[in-house]
Amino acid sequence: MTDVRVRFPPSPTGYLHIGGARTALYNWLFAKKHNGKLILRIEDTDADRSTQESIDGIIEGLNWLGITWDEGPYFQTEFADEHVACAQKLLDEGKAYKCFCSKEELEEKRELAQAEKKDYQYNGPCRNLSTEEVAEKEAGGLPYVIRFKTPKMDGVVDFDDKVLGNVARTYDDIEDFVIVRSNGKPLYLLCNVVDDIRDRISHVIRGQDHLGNTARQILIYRALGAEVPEFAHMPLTLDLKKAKISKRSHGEIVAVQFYKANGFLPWALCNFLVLLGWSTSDDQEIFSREELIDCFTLERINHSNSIFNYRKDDPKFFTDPKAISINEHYLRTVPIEEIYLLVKSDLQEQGLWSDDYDGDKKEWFLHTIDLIRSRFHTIKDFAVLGRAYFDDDYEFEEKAVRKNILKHEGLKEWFPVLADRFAALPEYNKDTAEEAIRGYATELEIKPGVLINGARTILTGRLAGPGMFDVLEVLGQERVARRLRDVAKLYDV
RNA sequence: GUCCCCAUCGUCUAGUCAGGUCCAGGACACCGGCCUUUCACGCCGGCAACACCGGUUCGAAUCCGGUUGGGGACGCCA
Repeated sequence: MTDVRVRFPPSPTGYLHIGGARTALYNWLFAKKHNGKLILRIEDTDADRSTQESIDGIIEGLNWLGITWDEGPYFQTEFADEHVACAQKLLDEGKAYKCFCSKEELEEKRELAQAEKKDYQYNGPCRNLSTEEVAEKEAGGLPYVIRFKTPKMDGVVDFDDKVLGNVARTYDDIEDFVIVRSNGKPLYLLCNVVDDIRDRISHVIRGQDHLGNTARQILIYRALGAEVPEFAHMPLTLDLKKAKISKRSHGEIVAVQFYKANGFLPWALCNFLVLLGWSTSDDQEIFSREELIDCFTLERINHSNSIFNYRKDDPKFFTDPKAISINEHYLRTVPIEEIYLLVKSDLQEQGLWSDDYDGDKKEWFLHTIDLIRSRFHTIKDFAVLGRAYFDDDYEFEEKAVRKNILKHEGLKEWFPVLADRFAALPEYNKDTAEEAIRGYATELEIKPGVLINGARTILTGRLAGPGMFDVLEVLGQERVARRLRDVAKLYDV
C-alpha cells in the first residue's frame, strides 16, 4: 500500500458529536495501523455558520479522546485561492462552464418537479453557450455560477468502496453540479477534492451520508488529472426512531463534551464508539489502544446503520447502557494510577480535594478509590456516592437510615459504646475492628449484621458499599469513632 | 419522483463473500440463582432474532429474483 494519509475534516458549525468522533476514531485507527498520517482539516468555508468556539470545542474533544493528528489543523479558507484556481482551470479546459440561470428560476423548476413528483435535474441551456454568448452575458453584468460539465456518455462512474464493495452511478444520473457560487466562492464538492489532492490523501473514510458525493468527486479528480483515492463509507449512527443523531434533536447527549463532563473515561467512550458499526470475528469487545490498532480493518466495518440506544428520561441509564457498562468495566479494571488524575480533578472541582492525597496520604487515597470504584459508573460517583470517604459532610440515604438505623432502636446506645471500644484499640486495623464489632455483637446477643449494616449507613450514608471492615480501616479510627458517637442525630428527624 | 445503501435477539453484533458443523454464538439490558454483613464485582442459568414471498439446491440466515421496511442523497450547506 502506498503511504497512508487520511483526514478528518469537520465543519466547525457545532460541537464535536459522537458521530464525528467515531469518524475521526476510525480514521485515526486506520492511520495508526498502517503507520500513516492523520490530517486535521477544518472545513470553514461556510463563513456564516463557522465559529471559533466550535473550532476550539472540536479540538478539545479530540484531545480529550486521545485522537491525535499528525498534520494540521489546516483551515480550508486559507486555500481559497487554490480552489478558485482549480475552478478556473476546469473552466479553461472546457470541463466546466458558466451558468447564468438565476437561482430563483431554478428553484421554481425544482419545486415544480417535486410537486409533480418528477425527477429534477439541471438541464439548462448554459452548457452549450457559445463563447460570444458568454461574453455578452458577462458584459451585461449577469451573475453566474460555475458548473461542472458531467461527461455525456453511457456507462457508470464506479469505485470499489472498502466497506460496501462496488458502488456505481450512471453518468446520466449526475447533473451538472455547481462548483462555484455566484459570489465567486467555491463549494464543498470542489474544495474538498482540491484539499485532498494537495494533502495527498490516500483513503477517504467518511459517513455514508457522503455516498452520493463520491461519484461527482471522482469526476472532479479525473478532470483535474489527479489520482482517485480509496473510499470507505461507514454506516451512520441513528437514534431509536432511526433518525440521524444531531445536536438539534438530541441535545448535549450526543456531544463528546457531555461524556467528559459526566465522568467518562475517554478510552471507554472510544471503545464504545468503535463497536458502533465495527466488530471482530471473535467476540472481543474490550480493547486496549494497541489491540484495537492491531485488529482494526475497514473491511470489518458493518454495512448497516447502527442505533445509539439512548432513551430520554430513562431514570436508570443517562446514555446508551452499553456505553455505561464499558465505562464501568474500565473504571474498575484499569490500573488505579490511570484514573487517579481524573478522580483528583473531579474532587478538586467539587471542593473535596486535599493536597495530602498527593503527598502523605497518597497511598491511602489510591487504596480508597480502589476500594470503592467497583460499584461506580463514572468518575463523578467518587464525589457523590463516595463523598463520605473524603468529607464529613455527606448525605444519608433515606432508605438506608430507615432500614439499618431506625429499625434498631438499640443502636442509639450501642454505637457510642462501640465508638469507645474502637477508640481504645491500641492497634486499629480491619482485623481488630472486626474483632471488636463481632465481640460486641456477641455480648449484646444480636446478629453482627445489625451493627455492621448500621455502621455502614452511619459511616458512609449509604445502604450499600464495600466490605465493612475495609471501610472501617480506610475511614480510620478517629473518624469512625466520631461518626458513631453522633448516631443520635439520625433519630431526630 | 429519481438514484444509492441496508435488513440476524429490545440494543451492539458473530455467522453471509467460499450453502451443511447454526432448531443461530457473544455482549449490553432484563429475570432467576450462587457468593456475601449490604451492594457491586465474579460465577451459573433463563428470556429473546435470521422482515416477507418465491426460486436454485439433497440441504439456505448464507446464493438469485421480487415484495415490504429502514436509512441516505437529490442546495449557489458541509
